[in-house]
Amino acid sequence: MKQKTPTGTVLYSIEQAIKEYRKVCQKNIQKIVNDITVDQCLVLIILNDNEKISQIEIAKLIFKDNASITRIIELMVKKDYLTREIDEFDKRKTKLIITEKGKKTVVLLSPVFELNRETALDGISAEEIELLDKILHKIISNCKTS
Amino acid sequence: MKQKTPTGTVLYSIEQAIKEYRKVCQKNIQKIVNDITVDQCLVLIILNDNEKISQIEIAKLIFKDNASITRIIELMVKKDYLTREIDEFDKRKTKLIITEKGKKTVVLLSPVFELNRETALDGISAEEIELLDKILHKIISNCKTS
DNA sequence: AAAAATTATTTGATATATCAATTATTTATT
DNA sequence: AATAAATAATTGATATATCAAATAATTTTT
Repeated sequence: MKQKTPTGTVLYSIEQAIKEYRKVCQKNIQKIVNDITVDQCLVLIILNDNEKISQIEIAKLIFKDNASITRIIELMVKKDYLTREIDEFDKRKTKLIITEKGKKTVVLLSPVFELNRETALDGISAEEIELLDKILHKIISNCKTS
Repeated sequence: MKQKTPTGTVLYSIEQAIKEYRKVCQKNIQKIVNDITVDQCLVLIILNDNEKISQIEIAKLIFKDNASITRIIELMVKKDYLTREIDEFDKRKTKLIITEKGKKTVVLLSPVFELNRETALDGISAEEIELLDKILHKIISNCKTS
């Protein structure tokens, strides 16, 4: 039976799913490295794959605000995962450089992300995942164009 | 082609979907009432349906931490949406009471939640929604039992 | 009944989210 | 070239997320 309250709708299943997934991620990450968050780790992995990426591009990739990225990176610099330099070709931009500690962390944590995904998607078929993705993108586009 | 980076996976579609949905919600709410957030509004609607609910139960319903609920309610009391009393039968609990302003707000905003859902789920069939919900709950249970 | 365990809420600390405004730089327009 | 518009990043303010610890009240155990 359909509930009238917002909480009973599929949109809250989406909310719940992502929250539970984030908990699993954080838990698995902290087994290996204990001073890093899921988001910081994501930034690290993205930077590792693409050294020249700007903060704004990182923000878009992980669906975050520029302001959030600034602060996430600030903390990562403090914790010696990254250093920052001004981009010489466009002085508005910053060049983000992974430190040795950062590089080691990527190596340690990349497999954890693999594990997280496998944990979350266990027993769900490739077709189901594809369908899930398709419906979610429909929702995303509905919201964006509203 | 499947990406190896975490960002390319369906789990990030989930994240993106819920973020876009929340933006739509906030936007539609603020057209009508401009000093309330999505979460505060949810608490209001839940309380309106069930006067005797405790903070912990509210927290569970909307997948939030108890600490978050305490602070959300604090702000709602400050803004005169709620008042708080100690529960006489169990003095650990608080009794939350919707004010007149709160009641008016529920009346104003309940239809907005309906609209938000319709906006997000537009063009998605009942079968697809059911399937979406089923897969999401599989993910939720995978994460919970991991 | 006293001690121990459980429960509901709060508080502190830190991280992230969101919006608006600001700064610095670059690009486009006139 | 000077002005205006656009872009990248930062900062401030406020809300929420999360964990751990603390309070206070209630239940269970002994």
